[in-house]
Amino acid sequence: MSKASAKAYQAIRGRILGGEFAPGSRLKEEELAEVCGVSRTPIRDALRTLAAEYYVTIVPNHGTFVSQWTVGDIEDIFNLRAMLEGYGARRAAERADAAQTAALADHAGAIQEMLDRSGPLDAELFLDHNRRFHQILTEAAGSERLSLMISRLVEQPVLMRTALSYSRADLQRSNNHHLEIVSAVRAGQGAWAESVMTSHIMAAFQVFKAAHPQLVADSRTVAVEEE
Amino acid sequence: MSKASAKAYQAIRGRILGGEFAPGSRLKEEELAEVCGVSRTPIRDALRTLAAEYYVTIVPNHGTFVSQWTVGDIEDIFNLRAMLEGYGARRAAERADAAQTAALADHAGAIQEMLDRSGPLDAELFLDHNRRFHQILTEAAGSERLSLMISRLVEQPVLMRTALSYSRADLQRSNNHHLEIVSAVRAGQGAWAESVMTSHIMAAFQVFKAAHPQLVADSRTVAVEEE
DNA sequence: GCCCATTCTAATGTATACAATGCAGGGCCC
DNA sequence: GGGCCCTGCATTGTATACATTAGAATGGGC
Repeated sequence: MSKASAKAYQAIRGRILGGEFAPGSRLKEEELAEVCGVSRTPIRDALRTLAAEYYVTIVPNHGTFVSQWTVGDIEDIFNLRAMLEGYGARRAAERADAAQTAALADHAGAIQEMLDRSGPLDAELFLDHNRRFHQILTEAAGSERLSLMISRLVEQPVLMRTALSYSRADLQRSNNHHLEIVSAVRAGQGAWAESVMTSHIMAAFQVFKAAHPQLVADSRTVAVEEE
Repeated sequence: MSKASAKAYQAIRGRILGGEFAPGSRLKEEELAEVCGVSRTPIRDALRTLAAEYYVTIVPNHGTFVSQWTVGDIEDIFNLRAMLEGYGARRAAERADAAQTAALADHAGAIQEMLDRSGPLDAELFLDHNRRFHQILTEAAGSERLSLMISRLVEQPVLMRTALSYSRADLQRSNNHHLEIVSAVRAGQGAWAESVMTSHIMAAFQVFKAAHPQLVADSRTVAVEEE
């Protein structure tokens, strides 16, 4: 995306994630244009992109609305991720090259080192290694479509930064999964990799639920700022 | 989408499906505008939508290109469909209401009647019932995101009209799946519905491969006009 | 007093003009 | 003579003005 479009995209997305634009609220193009300091054209561009990523819903001739998230939606997203990333892991195990395998091992190893050191760990650094690990694995799957579908799912507000609510034990289990996936990829065992990845995402869902107990009980709309 | 955007979308999509715009070729906005009889603005709109549906790839500041399809991509799409529609069927079985269940039974029944009558069958009518069946099932799954993901996948050139290459026996097996899914939905057995749906898509892939033997042997790019 | 039609308005959809970008070709300097 | 820069063109990106649409408010009729 080009300058103005990218600027608008970042600004709008940031405000949705920050809760400034509440779920269900209407986004008026002219207001956004003023806020972002660009004209309506790149705004419309950015909104189309955000719609592709499920952030907003565009109703023709009516307007653009910030997507609402129910508990069911969140469970849905984790299930979809479990399937798609599981499938990606299987394909990756069947076709990853040496460089990709080495990179995977590097990131898992780096996370392990962080865990082995005592004291508080750098959450941002952890998130970065984690992101890269999943990204390389997805790339190794060698499917443009799959990469797109997954990236459109995982960048969701309700999912990002989930790792911040992990306990030390949760983090260790999470990285055990990473390490096991590396083994599966090295062995070229697709089914193994898929299975571990599915566990990995399911475990993440469990942690998420534990961190948001009120979400399990009722089924009201989830405000993004709860993240 | 509104008039001009929809017109442009239909026109471009039709030309891609018809092979007039070859895979890999560059689409220039001004030419498209002339062809479609609208200005560049709705053209850009349509291209963004087509990009979300994987028809085209937009490279910022360089242009828009018709997506290329390799054999691996096609296998990929069938696998993704099998997973996503399988998951949808499971959810549908767990939550479909009486009206949806009845509608599913109606469409499967209508197809069965067509098959029971001798003589050639109306391919378009068959495709329509089939489409509606899958659509209702997806709706019954009650997940906006899932519906979107599936619809972005199944409308692909290489998948559409695959049913036209079905033999009578293939069609019967296909509808046996439909009927069995209805039973699973009636019984509220999610796992059963998922399993049958997975079979359903896998069988479709098999028929597709049989109808396109040259695709299995090599791995060259698939020209859309081969459809 | 209620309901329907009509008008009015605010927002989105579309067209066009202008700006910036990337690439290709040719000329200039080394 | 080869490499580099610089200019020109083709194309996409952006801004703004105009058209169209959907909803709301108001007025009239029943």
